[in-house]
Amino acid sequence: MRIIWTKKRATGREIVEEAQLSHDWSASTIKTLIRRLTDKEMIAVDKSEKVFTYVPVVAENEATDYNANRFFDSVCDAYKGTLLTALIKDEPLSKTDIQNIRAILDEREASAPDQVACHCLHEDDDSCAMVHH
Amino acid sequence: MRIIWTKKRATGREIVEEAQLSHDWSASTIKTLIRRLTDKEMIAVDKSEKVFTYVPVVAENEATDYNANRFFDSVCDAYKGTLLTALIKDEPLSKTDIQNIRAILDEREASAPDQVACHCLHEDDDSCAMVHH
DNA sequence: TTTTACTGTTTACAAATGTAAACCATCAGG
DNA sequence: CCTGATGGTTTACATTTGTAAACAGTAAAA
Repeated sequence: MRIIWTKKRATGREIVEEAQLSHDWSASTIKTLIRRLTDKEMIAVDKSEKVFTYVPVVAENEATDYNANRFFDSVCDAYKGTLLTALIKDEPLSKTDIQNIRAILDEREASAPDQVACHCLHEDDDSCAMVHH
Repeated sequence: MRIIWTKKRATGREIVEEAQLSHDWSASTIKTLIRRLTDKEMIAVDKSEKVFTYVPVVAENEATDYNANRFFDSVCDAYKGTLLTALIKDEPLSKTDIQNIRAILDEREASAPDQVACHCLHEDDDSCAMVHH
């Protein structure tokens, strides 16, 4: 949805055109989305020109980090490793990324546990299906 | 929400009790949630006993993988590496996870690009804020 | 057996979201 | 000056979500 402008700044028309390249939405629909995002103060409107431009209020990386953390909070601790392994396998990475990640792994290895405990429930339940390493 | 039973199978009362440990919800609210999940066929009801038990229809790992992929699809390619690096840094990992990840990194390194291109827009826009390595 | 707990089902209602038509202002053409 | 395109604002309506009270069936307690 909002990914399109989180990138930079764009006029209404630019947003509509770009959005329609990937979604089968009417212009009205997109305008509504823009309005709701401004209402929610996720984007701001620059009305200094006759044709308005919209700029992001929250930076993409901040929003992304936030959502990523919220998502991981919803995942069973015991499964996070497996999940991250799969992501590392499939998502695009640059050489630098790989280097950085390796450095972190090296740092963490010493203190890493053999098994990560699941904390899904309150009365810690060892029979969690996710603890299968 | 549904994390609680994705774990295994539980009776209504168990779900309500467990849910109330982490959320300030009334029993009614939780029952509604259960109903909506069954409507949506994410959990199934075993009515063979007088007290029903609820079992997951979709496995937690499948749902989690699915959501993780959907989330990553919404992230700028050029930022995925940074994001994964941060996650690797903060999320719990076992020694085995670390080993596995390292193995994958080794495999990928040769073919990894120096820079990952952003594909947020259609007319590829090089000025994407996320391309900052 | 009458009452009381439990447990599950219905109904309720506001807010958010998905989707879009209708409307209004204004500037460029005719 | 009237007209139409273009961009922005209002209104609209169905569905989903958040939150929960009210109700009904039944088994246990009194």
